[in-house]
Amino acid sequence: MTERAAAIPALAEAFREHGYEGASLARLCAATGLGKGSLYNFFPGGKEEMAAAVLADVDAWFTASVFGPLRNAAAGDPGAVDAMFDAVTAYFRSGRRVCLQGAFALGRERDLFAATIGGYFARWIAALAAALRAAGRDEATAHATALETVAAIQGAIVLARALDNPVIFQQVTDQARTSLAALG
Amino acid sequence: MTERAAAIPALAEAFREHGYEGASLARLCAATGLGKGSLYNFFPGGKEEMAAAVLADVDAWFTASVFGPLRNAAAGDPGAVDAMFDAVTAYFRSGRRVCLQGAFALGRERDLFAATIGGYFARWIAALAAALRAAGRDEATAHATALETVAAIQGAIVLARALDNPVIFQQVTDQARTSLAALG
DNA sequence: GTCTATAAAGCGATAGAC
DNA sequence: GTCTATCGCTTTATAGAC
Repeated sequence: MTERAAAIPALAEAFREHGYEGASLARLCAATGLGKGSLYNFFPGGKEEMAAAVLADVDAWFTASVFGPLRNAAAGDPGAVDAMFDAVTAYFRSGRRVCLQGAFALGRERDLFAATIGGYFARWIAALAAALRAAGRDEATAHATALETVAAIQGAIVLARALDNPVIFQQVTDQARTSLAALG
Repeated sequence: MTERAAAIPALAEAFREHGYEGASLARLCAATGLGKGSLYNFFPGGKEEMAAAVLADVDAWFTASVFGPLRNAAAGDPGAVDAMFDAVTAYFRSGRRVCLQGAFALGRERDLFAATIGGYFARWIAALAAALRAAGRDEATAHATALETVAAIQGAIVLARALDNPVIFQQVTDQARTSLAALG
C-alpha cells in the first residue's frame, strides 16, 4: 500500500461531488491534501488516470462486496439479494452519494471510460441474474429482472437527488426488493 | 417568437451532449450559429440563464405533451399511460438522448436549479399518479407506482448509455409498461 | 443587433528548487 | 517525494466597432 492508494478515496469523493469536469486539479489537491506535484507523481497521466484509478477502485469494492456475494448465492445463500440492497443503500448513502459510473455514463466522460463503465454494469447485472437463477428463475426472466432491478437503483439515485429526499431512494428500492422477494 | 426562442433547442442539445460544465460558450456559439455578443444579448445572465431557459422549455414541452395528457386520463382516456411511454421513448431517443433534469440532478448543477429540477419530477410523478388513480388504483398505490415508473425510465437512460445500447432502454421501459398494464 | 477584440481568471500540465 | 512557479491554453464575461 503506497500513498497512492490512500489518495484514491479522497479523489473519489471529489469526483462524486463535482463530476469529472468540475473536479479541477485545485479541488483534487484540496480533497487529498497533496500538491499538484505529488498528484502527478502518483498519477503521471493526470486527471484521466486519477479518474480511471477511482473507477477501478469502486469496481474492486463492488466485485468483492456485491458481485461476489451475489454469485455465491448459487451455492445456496438465500439472503444474497437482500444483502445486495443493504450494501448499495449503505454505499450510495440512500442516494445522497452518486454512482460514479452512472453519473459518468450521462456525460461526455462516458467516451473516455466506456469499457470500464459498461463492464461495471454488465458484471452487476450478470451477478444479480446468477443469484436469481439460483433462486429458481429461468435464464430469460433472471436476466430481465436483474436489468430492471439495477435500473431501479440508478433511477432511485436520480430521483432522490432531484427531489433532495433520501426517503425516495428507500421507497423505490424497497419496492424492487419486495417484488423480488415475492417471486422467490 | 423572437430569435431568442429559436436558439433554445440548439442550446438544449449542446447541454445534453456536453453537460452544464462541458457546454462552453464556444460550443454554445457553434451550436446556435450565433456569436457571443448575440447570445449575451438574448441571455444577459450568461450560461446560467441559457440553461434556465432550456430547462423551462423542456418543462413546458413535458407539461403540454406528457403531464397534460396524463391528467386528462382522469376524464376517461385509458391509453394515456401507454401514450406517455411512447412520448418519452421518442423524446429520449431510446436513451441516446439524456434527460437534462436527471443529468443535472447528479451534478453540482443541481444546487443552481434545484427548484426547477425538483418541480419537474414532482409534477411528472403527480400527473402519472393521477392517471393511475383514474385507472382504479388507490391513492397510496398510485403514488408509489408512479414513483417506481419514473425511476425505471431514468434508470433505463443511465443503463442504455452505460452499455451503449438503446435496446436496453426498450427492455426496461417495456417491463414497466406491461407491469402497469397488467394491473389495470 | 451582431460581430471582433480583449480582459481577468481558472484550467491541466510541466519544470525545477529543495 | 513534495513543493512553488510558471507555461500555454481556455474559460466566462465585457467593451466597443460597425
